[in-house]
Amino acid sequence: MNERRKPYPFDHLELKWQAVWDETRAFHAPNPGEPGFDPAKPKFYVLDMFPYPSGAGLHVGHPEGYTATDIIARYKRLNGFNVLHPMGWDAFGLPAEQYAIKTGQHPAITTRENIAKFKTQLKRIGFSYDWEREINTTDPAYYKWTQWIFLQIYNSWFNPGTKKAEPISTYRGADPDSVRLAYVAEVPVNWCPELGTVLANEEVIDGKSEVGGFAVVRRPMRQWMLRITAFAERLADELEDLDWPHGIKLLQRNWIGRSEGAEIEFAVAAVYDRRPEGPPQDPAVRDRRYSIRVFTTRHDTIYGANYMVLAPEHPLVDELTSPERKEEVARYRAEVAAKSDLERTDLAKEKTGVFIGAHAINPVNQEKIPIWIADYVLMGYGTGAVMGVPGHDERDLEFARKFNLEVLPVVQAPGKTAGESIGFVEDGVAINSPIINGLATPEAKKKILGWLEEQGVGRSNVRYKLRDWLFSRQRYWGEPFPVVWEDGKHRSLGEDDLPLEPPELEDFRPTGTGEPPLAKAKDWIRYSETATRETNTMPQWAGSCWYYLRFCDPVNANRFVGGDQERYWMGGAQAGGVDLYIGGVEHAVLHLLYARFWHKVLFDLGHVSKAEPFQRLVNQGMILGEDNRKMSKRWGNVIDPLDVIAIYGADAFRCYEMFMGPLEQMKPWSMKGVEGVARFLARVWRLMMEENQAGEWVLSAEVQESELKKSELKILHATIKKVTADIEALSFNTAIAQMMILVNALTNAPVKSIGALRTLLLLLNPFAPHIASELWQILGEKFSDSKGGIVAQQWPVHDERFLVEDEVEIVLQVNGKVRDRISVPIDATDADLEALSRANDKVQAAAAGKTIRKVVVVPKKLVNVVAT
RNA sequence: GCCGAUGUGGCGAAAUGGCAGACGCAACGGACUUAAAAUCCGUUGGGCUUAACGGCCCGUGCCGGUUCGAGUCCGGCCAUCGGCACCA
Repeated sequence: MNERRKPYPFDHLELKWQAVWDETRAFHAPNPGEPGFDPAKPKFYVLDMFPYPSGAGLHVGHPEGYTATDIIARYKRLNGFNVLHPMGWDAFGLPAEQYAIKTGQHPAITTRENIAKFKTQLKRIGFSYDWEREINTTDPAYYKWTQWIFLQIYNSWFNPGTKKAEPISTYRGADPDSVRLAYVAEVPVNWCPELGTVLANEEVIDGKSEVGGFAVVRRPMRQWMLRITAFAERLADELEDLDWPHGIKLLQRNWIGRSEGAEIEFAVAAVYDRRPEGPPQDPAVRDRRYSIRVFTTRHDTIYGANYMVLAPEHPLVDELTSPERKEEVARYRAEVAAKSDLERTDLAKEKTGVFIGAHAINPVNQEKIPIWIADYVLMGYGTGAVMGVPGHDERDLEFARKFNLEVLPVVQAPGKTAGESIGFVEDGVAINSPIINGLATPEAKKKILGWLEEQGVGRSNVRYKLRDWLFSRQRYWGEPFPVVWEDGKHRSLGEDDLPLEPPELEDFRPTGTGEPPLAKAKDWIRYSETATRETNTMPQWAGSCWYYLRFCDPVNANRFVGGDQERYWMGGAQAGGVDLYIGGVEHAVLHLLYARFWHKVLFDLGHVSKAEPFQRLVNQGMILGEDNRKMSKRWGNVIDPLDVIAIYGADAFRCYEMFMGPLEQMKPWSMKGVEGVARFLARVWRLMMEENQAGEWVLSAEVQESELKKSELKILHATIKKVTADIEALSFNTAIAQMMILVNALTNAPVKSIGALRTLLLLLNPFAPHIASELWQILGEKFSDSKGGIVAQQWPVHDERFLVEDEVEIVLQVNGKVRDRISVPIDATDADLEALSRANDKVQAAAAGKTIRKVVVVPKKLVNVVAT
C-alpha cells in the first residue's frame, strides 16, 4: 500500500474524534420530555434516503448526499437548532433473498453482515448521525408497525364526498371489500417461466428479467392492490406548495398524468339485427340496451369519429361480438394475451385489430360506426374504449389507413386547408361539425360538451394515468400480510397479533408455480381449522414509506410514533415535515409518491399532523467513475470510500465530495482532485502546527494573540459571509473555494491570529469536523480558555463594517469594452466617475474621432461611455 | 415522438444583466535538496504584435434579437444526458 508519509496525522485524530463523539453522545437529539430537551430550540429535521445494505458496501456515490446533509446538520446545530439527523437500513429486498437461494444462508444473516459493513463505512466518514435512532426495516419491532399501517389502509376507504380516507366503518354500501384502500384483484403480473417466479416491474428491463435476462410474460394472478388512484388528484395538487426541484414535480405530475376531457356514451346498434336467426324470443335479451362509454380529451372532434375501438379485454366484447366474428375475435384476443408488454407497446409495429361485427351510433349524427378491438387501446386507462377519429389522432390515423377506413377532417388548423389539417392538430377551428362549425377548439369543446350533457350522453371527466399500486410479491424476504383467508374471503388480523413474523424456511426458492415461498411453511399457513394465512409478502417499498416517521420515536413499543414526538419533528408552525430531504433522482416517482400516499392516509385518519412528509427535497447528482462512466463492477471503476480515506482521510474525502461541483450535478470522480483538497487541509494543519526536532507536531510559534490587519479582517468576514450564505444555498463547492482563499491569505501572514484561526475552524467544522475539532482543542489547551469543544460553539456572524472599503476599483468601458481600471474613493459621485472617465487617456483614445452619446454609470462598479 | 436538464480553458468548475475563467487539478518555470518526494513562489483561454514594458483582436454549442452592456434575458436551431412512451 501507499507508504507515503501522511501530510498530517488524520488517521489518528479522525478515529479519536469519532470515538469522542460516540462516548459523549455528541449528536443525540433529545425528544420532547427527554433530559436535555430544550423547548426553546427550533427543530430541524434533515434526512437522507436510507440505503439498501447490499453486499458490495457503499461506493463514493452514496456519501455525496450524506455529506451534504451532515454539513447542514452540523451547521444547524451550531445555529441553535435541535437537529434530527438519523440513519437506518432499508433491508428487505431481493439481493439478500437471491443470495439465500444460492447459498442457503438465511437472508437475516446476510442482512446483518451487510449492515455491519455499511455502518463501519459511514462511521469512518464521521457523519453526525444520532445512532441511537438507528432503524432496520427487517426488525420485527419495526415491521410490526409497517404491518399496522397496512391494517389502517386495509380498514379504510376513500370517501369521494370528503376526498379523504375514512375508517371503513363509515362506509354505508353493501360490500366494504369493494372500496377498501387495500384490496385483492386478479391482475396481470410479470411472470418469468425460466426463473419460475413473478417479478416486480423494476426487475423487468426491456421485457426481460434483470437477473439472467430471461423472457417475462404477463399472466393474471391474484394480487393485493393499494388504491393510490383515489389520491391521484391530491397527490398532483398538493405538490404545488412543496419546495422540490421543478423537474421532480413535473416527473411526478406526468406519472400521475391528469387529463381533462369528457366521457361520452355511444349506444350500440341493436345487436340482434344482424343475427341470421333474427331477434331473440326472450324479451329480456331482445330489449337489452348496450352502450359503450369512451373517454376523450378531444370531444370537439366527435363528428370525425367513424369507428370505435375497444380494448381486447373489454368486458362487452363477448356480448357484442356477432356469431360469425366470434372465432376471429377469440383468436385475436388469445394472440394479444400471449404478448409480453414489450411486444404490445412496441411502437415500431403496425397497428392490429379485428372488427367484431357490431356497430355503435355516433350520438351527434346518428351514424352507425363499426366497433373494433385493437391492442393499441388499453383496458387500464380511461374506459378501455375510444372513439376513432382518424382525422386528428395519429394512432387512429395509422389504424384507419391500415384497415382502409375513411379519414374525415373536422378541425382546420390556422393557415392550412382542411386536407392539410389531417393528422394531429393542437388547436384550430371546427369544420364538418354542424353544431360547432366555425368555433375555435376550446369553445367547440365547451359547446359540444354542453350539447352532449343535454342529451344525457356525456359529461366532463378527469382521468389519470396513475394505476393502483400492485402491493404483493411472491417473495420470502418481506413483510408478511397480517391477513387470513376463510371461505374465500380475506379478513385482517388484530393489532395484538403483530408483528406477524415470517416462518423459518430452509428453502427460499420460488415454487415454480407462482405460489409464494411462504406456502411451503404448512404449519405457519394454518391459522385455524378453517382459515389460512396470506402467503404473499409486501414489496420492498413498504418499509421506506414511513421510516422518516419512525426516526422521530424509534423505540416506541406502543405506537408507530408517539404523538408528541411526531408533532414536534413533523409538525410545527412552519411548513413542517422533514425540513430537508436529500437523495437520488431514481426515487422521483416511486418511493416519493408511495410515501406521500401513505402519509396522506395516515393524515386523514388523524395519525400525523401534516398532509405532506417532505417539505424540501434536493436530488444529488450521480458520481461517475474517473472514466466518465457510471460506476459499476462491469467497468471496474467503482471506488470504495474506505480506500480513499486510507490515503487521504475522511475530512479530505468529505471535502472533495463537496468540492467536485454543484451538489445536484452529475460529475466524474478524480483521485487527483481528492489530493488537491487533502493539500488544502494539510495547509490548514500547517497554519497552526509545525514539526519539532523529534518529528512531533506542535503548535506553531506564529500562532499568537494579535490584532488583524484591515485586509485580513476583510477577507475573514467576507469568508464568514460567503460560507454561511453558500451553506444555506447548498452551494458547498464555492464555500470550500472561499475557505481556500482565506487559508491562502493566512498562510502568507507572518503571525497567525488566534481569533482568525478559531473562526476558520468553526467555518470548516461542518465540512472537515475531525481536523477542526482537533485544532480547536489544541488551541484551547494552549490558550487555556473555557470555551469547550467545537461542537458546543456558536456559528460565527460576519460584521458588514469590515467589508466596506475606502476605495473601489472602477471599470472604464467604451461601448461595452473594458479600456481601463481606476481606483476611486468609495464615496465618489456618479458625476465624479463620469468626469474621471471622460478625462481618462485610454477612454479618450478609444473614443477618438467619435461623439460621446451617453455615459452609463453603475455606482461602485463601472462607467460605460457610449460613443459613435 | 413528448417532457425535462445540461452545453464556459487540457480537466472539475466560478461568475445579483456590469472586469469571463474565482477555487482546484494537470502542465511548465523557479526556490529548497547531494537527489527525489513533500513544501513554498511564479506562469498558464486562443491569436496577432513588440527588443522589451506593453498594445490590439477573438473567445461561454450554433444563428438571430433585446440592451449602453448578454455566459446570464427572449426567439429559433444543434448536441449530450435523463424520464415517459399507443394514456385516447
